[in-house]
Formats: sequence, C-alpha cells, structure tokens
Amino acid sequence: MTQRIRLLVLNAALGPLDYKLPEGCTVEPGSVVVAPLGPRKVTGIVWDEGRLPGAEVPAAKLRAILEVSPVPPLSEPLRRLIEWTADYYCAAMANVARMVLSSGGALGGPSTTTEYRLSGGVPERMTPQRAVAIEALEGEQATIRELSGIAGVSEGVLRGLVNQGVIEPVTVAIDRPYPPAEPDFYQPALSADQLRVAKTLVKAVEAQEYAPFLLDGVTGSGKTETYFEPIAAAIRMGRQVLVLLPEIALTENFLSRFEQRFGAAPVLWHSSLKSTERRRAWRAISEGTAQVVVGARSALFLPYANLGLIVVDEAHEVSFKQDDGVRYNARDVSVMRARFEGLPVVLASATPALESLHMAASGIYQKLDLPSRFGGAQLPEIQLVDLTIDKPGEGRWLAQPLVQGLEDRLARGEQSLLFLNRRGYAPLTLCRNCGHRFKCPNCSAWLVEHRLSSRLACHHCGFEGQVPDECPECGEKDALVACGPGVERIADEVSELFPEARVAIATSDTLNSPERTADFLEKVQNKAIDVIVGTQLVTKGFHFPELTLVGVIDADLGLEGGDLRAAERTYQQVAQVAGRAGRGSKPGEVLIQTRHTDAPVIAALANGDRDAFYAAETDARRDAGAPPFGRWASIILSSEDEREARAAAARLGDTRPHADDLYILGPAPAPMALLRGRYRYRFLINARRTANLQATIRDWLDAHDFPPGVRVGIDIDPYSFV
DNA sequence: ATTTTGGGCACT
DNA sequence: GTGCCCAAAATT
Repeated sequence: MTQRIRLLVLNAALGPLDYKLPEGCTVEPGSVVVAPLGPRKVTGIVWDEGRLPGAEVPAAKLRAILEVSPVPPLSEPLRRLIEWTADYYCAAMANVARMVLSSGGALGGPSTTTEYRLSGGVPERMTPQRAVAIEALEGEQATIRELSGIAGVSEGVLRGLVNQGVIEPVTVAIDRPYPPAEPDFYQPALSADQLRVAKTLVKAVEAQEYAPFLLDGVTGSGKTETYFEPIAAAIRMGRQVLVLLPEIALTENFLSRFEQRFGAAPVLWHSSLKSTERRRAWRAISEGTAQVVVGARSALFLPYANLGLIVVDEAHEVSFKQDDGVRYNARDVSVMRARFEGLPVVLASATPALESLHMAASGIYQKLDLPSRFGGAQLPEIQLVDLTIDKPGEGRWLAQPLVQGLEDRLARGEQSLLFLNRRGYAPLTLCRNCGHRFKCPNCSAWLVEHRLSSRLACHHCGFEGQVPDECPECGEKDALVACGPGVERIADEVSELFPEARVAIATSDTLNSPERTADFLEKVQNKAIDVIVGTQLVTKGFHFPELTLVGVIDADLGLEGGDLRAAERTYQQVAQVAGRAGRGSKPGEVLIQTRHTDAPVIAALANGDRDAFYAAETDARRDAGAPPFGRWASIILSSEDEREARAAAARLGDTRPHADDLYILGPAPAPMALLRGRYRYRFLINARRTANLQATIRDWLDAHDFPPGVRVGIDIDPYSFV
C-alpha cells in the first residue's frame, strides 16, 4: 500500500496534485518536495490531508515524488497563514507559497559558491570596458553575473579579466553563521514612559501568547529604543524576532542604533539582496539561527523556525501594502501571523492608521503611549502660511514667511527641510505655441521633466525620452514651458534666493543606493548641507538634531485626486515631516503652505489637535461606509486591446451580484485608464462589515471565462485607487 | 505554466 | 498523405 500525498504546487495555474511516496520515503505536512509533472519538475509543499479541495485521481495515475528538499518542513501556523492570506486577498495559494519559498536556491541544501573580486592586478591591455569594470568593482565581491550588473559591462568582459588574474575567484560558504546579537551589549537609559511600555512588552514576549499592541508614540519619543527591550527579551529566550520597516533602503539610522544596542547587525531581508545573501538569510531563518530579521514586507512570509515577536515600525505606512502580485497588507497579515503563531505583535507609529486606532479603541489591540519626546526635546511649533494671502511670485513656490524662515536658519547656521511630494523639476511640460502636452505613450500620465538627468520620464512605467528643442506637434522652437513645481525646481528657487546656501535634493532619484544615502546622511550630520529638499522619502525615520525648520511646500497636494484615505495620508505625511524638526536641543518650527487653511486636516495640523482630526475622520468614514466601518475592494480588468478590456468589463458587469450588504460601482475606466500599455476598467465594491466580500467576488468571477489577453486583478482593502 | 494533442486547412 | 498553425486538453 503506497501512501498518497496531496501537494500544493508552486504554480498558480495548477490545482492541487496527488502523488505517491517512493519506497522508504517519509514526509509530513509542510515538507517541501520536487515532483514530476509531464516531462518537467515542479516544487510542491505536502499539505494537510483534507485541506485542499479537489477529487482524488485514480491510484494508477499517481507518480512518485522525486525528492524531499533538505529544508525544515513549513510549520502548521505558516501553512494556516498561507491559506488565510490566499483566501482573504482572493489570491492563489501557490502565489502566497511562492513568497515563503522565495529563495529558489535555498531548497537545494548547504553548499559553497564562488564569488569574484578585484585582485589588485592590472590587465595586460586596458580597454574602455575594462577600465569601467575595474573602477566600478572596487570593494565589491559577488558572482560574475551580479558583478556584471553592478559594473554595467557584459559578463564576457569580466571573464576576460578573470583569465588575466585581475579578478580573482573566492570560495564562500553560503551558510556561514551571522554574528550573534547580544541582548545585554549596551543598556541605554530609558525615560519613565519608555520603561513602563518596555516592561509591558517584555512580559508579553515572556508569556508567548498572541497579544497585539499599538505603540502610539509622538515623533522623537524613542519608540525604537523602547521596542528594543522586548527584542532583547526574545533573544534571551532563544526566540527569533521579525522587525518590518517600510523602506528598507533607508535603514541606516535604524541599523546603527541596533548595532549600538546589540553589538551586531541584524539579518537583513529585502528585494535587492544578492542571490547568495538571500539564500544564506533564508536558511538561517528557517533553521532558527537568524535571531533578529529586519526586512521589508516580504520578510513577513519567511519560514521562521522559532518566532517570538513581530514588530511593525511606522505601521501606518502605505508601502506595507503590496501593489502587485498578491496584494496583501503586511501590517494586517502581521497580526494574523502573530495570531496563528501565538505571539505578541507591536504596531509602532506616531500617526497610526485609523483602522489601528479603532482596533485599540475596541479593546482588540492594547494601546501603549509615549506622549512626550525623549530627552526633554519639545514638539515643534506649527504655523500655516495662507497661499491665497502670501502669494509667491510668478514661477515661484516659496511664500515670504518661508523665505524669511530659511534666511533666519541660514544666518544662524541651522538646517532646514522643504517637503514636496513630487520628484523631478516639473510635473507637466507643454508648448506655449500650440498647447501640446507631453504624455506617456504607455500610460494616462504626463511626462515629468527631470533636469538633473535632462529627461522626460513617466513615473508609472519607466518610459524615458529626451527633452526636445522644438515642439513635436507644431515644430515651434523654444516654446516649451515647465508647469508646476517638483523638488528640483524648489531647489533651484532656494539657490536663486540664497546663492551661498548648500542645497541637497533627497528623493529616490538621488538616494538610490546605500552608498549615496550614507554619503547624504553624513553630509547632513557634518552640517555640509543647509537646506534639504525632499519627497516623502524624508518624512520618516530621519533624525537630524540641527534641523530646526520644516517647510511644507503644498499641503493641499495630497487632498486632490480620488484617494479614499487622502485626508489621513496628508495628516500622516505632514505630521511625520513636521516631526523631523527640533529633535535636538534647539526648538523646531514648521511652516505649512496651503490654500485651504480651514480644511479639517490642515486646521488639526496647525492646532496640533490629533484627536480632533481622528474624530472628524472617523465620522467621515462612518458616513461613507469606509474602513473600519465598511470595506472596499476593487476589481480591475485590463488588456492591451482597449475594446477587449471594455467588452470583458461590460460582460462581467451584466452578471453583477445584487445583495443588501454591498454595492458595486462600475465598470468605469480606471483612474489610470492606460497603464504600462494596458487599458483598464474598474469595478469598486463597497461592503458592510457583515458582507462576505471575498466569497461574493469569487463566485462572481468564477462564473466567467475571460479571453487570454484579459487580466483580472482583485484588490481587497485597496490603498491606492490607481 | 508548459507540453502534448488534435483539428482544420493548404499543399502535394 | 504531410506539414503547419493554433486552440484545447492534460499534467497527479
């Protein structure tokens, strides 16, 4: 009697498949195996009996699996999390499981790899490509393929240099252990508030039970040092910790504080890890030797052997919502994982999402407060600049009070930060003669002028073009004008006003590598920069003690557009960027430029009345049936063929379900009706909490067959309506 | 997703 | 009959 097993195959188009075990082979639920499929091989996970739907195939058809991967089986809580995530977000289990096994190579077992680095030698014959490679690879060590990516030369060039001995091979053990974090390496002095909160969290870690916390601390209150204490407790108990951060590219500050506290760097997990690093981290995590993992949202689905605590820092951040593939919200799934695993989870933020505050008010999350700044620093003074009164001149964006503020800071040798959430020089370029506007050929979006790289770029699909001398429509020369401000234009304006000021632009364009970020931070620290002009990148996590002025160029920007959470997002962004001011001994000042001084969000920001804002927003959400009182979902049908997309949407619309507890809007062209060359039609669903939203959507869509060119995207709890 | 199969059709 | 293209079916 051979044993039948059911596999979750890592292929979204395939249902569960049954196999038999070869003689003498044993597996358990969660085991990762390789199985034959036709002439091919597939990776699958042995699933619990009876938990994957589908009829049994005749025993005669069963083939034996080929091998069991030498990795620990996925734990039961993780298997339940995969099921829950797929179910909740209407995604294929295979796609969720793929995020768990996201390190292809790790499944093969331990081994070594060959990496390459410069030997210091010189090639017999120097060529331009070789010079480029040698310059770019200083201090790098990686595989040939990765080095080729870093240097921007072909692999052939590098192989040539290997033959000449200019690049030498190094044998590296992939699975060498990480340096241990020491829970008692350095004990910082904590305030009474911090101690009180830390004690509660340490207790929760020791209890080893599900316990969700909302750590609500004002900017500069020392949330990080506070949650380091339960992390230390978990390390002492030999358990692992996961810390989720929104933008892993900008963790310099976090990492140095972590090393100071624990004497070693944590294990990092993010999308730009090299394959060997990824594999090493994956194995250490699955075997339990990685103590503290600091990662972007994808770190949430890794197979921790022995997890004891999850921390989600800046938990309100929109970037925790994945916007392609499985559209999950890492903040919400973190809480579910903690529940399945039986762990404490800490959501930390100075500006919590309304949903999180509501959970705390309902008694589902325990709320912990850090109401004052660490070390006696004061929260900054906030003032509004009414742009309808203090009008900047034509082609200017800084009103007089802000110019005055900058002048004062420059005179005193203090630093300023100007916030504008728009990359590039100008968001729109048009022809003065014929009115032609530069539009992306693949998207419903204007091309943004970037003067630093002298390009017109689409921020949605990556399309780039040169800025032409003449209008492509009417041929008129020198008639193109830039409309509206971007950070580059603001930086220009500051330089014109204060030629002696040292201005730096901080966006994803300029801080696009750890090196450039470190360089920027160092310059700010050494006061080699007077004025920072930045996008949302600078709103979070930075600690600049000498920064005493924050200017918000246009607080109304976020309120435009159809985003359901626009008010909340504006509040969070402005409050966070304001929180960068006055973190040291000198008090901070914040100037907010706006045309709507009486808008509730703006007024709440000016008065520092967070509670009033949340109360007003809560009422608005209740009236709109928006989260947390109701739920939204969006369904987007897209195709490269406009007519095909429209027809598919119309047919789906014809069979829309009718129910008392939800209503369906659409189909209508999506806000970005053309995105990356695909035409998009959208349905919006608003449901009461009582509705079974996912089941309704699944039943509705399952009854349809769409043409091969049509893609269907379901977004549960959408953030961006794009 | 990928591979195999089979039907329809032009061509010999 | 043979080759070719494309859609449909099978894959456990």
